[in-house]
Amino acid sequence: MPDAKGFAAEPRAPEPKALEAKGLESKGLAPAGSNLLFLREEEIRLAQDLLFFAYRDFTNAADLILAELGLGRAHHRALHYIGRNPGISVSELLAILRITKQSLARVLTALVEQGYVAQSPGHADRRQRLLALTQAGQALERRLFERQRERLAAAFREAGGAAVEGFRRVMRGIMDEAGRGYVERSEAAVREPRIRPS
Amino acid sequence: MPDAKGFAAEPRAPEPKALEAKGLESKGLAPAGSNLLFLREEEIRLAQDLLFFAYRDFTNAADLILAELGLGRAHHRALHYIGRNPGISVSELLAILRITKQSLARVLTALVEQGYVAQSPGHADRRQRLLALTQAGQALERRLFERQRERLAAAFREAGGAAVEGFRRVMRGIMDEAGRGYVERSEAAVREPRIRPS
DNA sequence: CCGAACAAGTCAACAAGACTGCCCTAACCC
DNA sequence: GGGTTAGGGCAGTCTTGTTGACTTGTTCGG
Repeated sequence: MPDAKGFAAEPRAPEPKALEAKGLESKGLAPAGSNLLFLREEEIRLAQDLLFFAYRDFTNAADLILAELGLGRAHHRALHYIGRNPGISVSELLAILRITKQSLARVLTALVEQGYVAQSPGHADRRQRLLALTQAGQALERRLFERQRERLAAAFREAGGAAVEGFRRVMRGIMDEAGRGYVERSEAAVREPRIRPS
Repeated sequence: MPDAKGFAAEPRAPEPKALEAKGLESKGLAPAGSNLLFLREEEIRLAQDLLFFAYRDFTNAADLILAELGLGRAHHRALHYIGRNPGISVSELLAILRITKQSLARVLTALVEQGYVAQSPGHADRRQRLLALTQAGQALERRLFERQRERLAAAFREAGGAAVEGFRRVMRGIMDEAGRGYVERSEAAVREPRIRPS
């Protein structure tokens, strides 16, 4: 097996892959001035790389624990959003995750069987099965959370508060309307931490 | 099918899911002062949401075109990194994508058969098959790129240059060493655009 | 109060994309 | 010449997504 360690190790310096700017001249280096604010192609392509690497390594962080328990990322996502929205209905969860009923059912069945998630009939509408984490579910979700927290906290610390605010603004802009609405409710809590509990 | 439009529509306002802060008091609201810089738990959880939604919607942007051609996201990733590193070897590409040989082989075989990627034996080491996009491959990659560009450019425009710089700093911090090294070479080009081509 | 609409669960079947383990060929290099 | 490396290939598995059709309760409007 190729050792897989070193794609970034070698600076790829002396012979940088022909370095061709052939074909697509459209990157264009801008009409002379207009440095900042101008969205050059390379800036966008870099962002593609950033999203790919950051998301991959971020999700990887919890995989060890999940693998031990025979669970997958889909289970983690469900745990996360149930934990964040205790008492959420199945269809609300489906709308957040944007997967089909069957995809969720498989995951949810496993989580309920293993005692991580509890279902209770809805108060107003008894057709609903409201979902919440059990004690075990909260404990597991916390273990998983801690792994990802380490990564994010380190990145936030290095980057500084202003950068984090910029990160949030850009990420909000990338996602579509629905997600933006969901996330805005959480963002309010972060921005104005004066709503302390009792 | 549940209409899937509205998970963000209802403000979930009047009865916010029992709102339990039970069990895990560790979110702790901080020792009185220390507002900025302090990494509160909610800040991290919000970032989890941002990563999930932004990455999902970002990748979705190109799916329509891919589906028409019977290709998947794995093909897109390969096209992207071959386009960005013309003449890359198979093992270098494997190290970037961090998938197994077989996973890449399936995707690569399809791309070569359909005329999007060309292979040529390595100059120094003839065991290598150096990869590059054909004309058709460049055209397809560009179509896919444009879709994602729209999203990212809009987000960057709304957020402003400073936010974009913060976004990059945070994303770089989230990914691990290997990816950081790879990305740094691209970042140099973005930050100092004075290396204009001839 | 009845029938349509809805929430949720279920079955069967399928596809993409990742994985493992093993083996092969050709080329490189000591 | 022999061990290592680059790449390819085969066989089988797993997770997570998909579709479509059907059932069982429950709600709600006419």
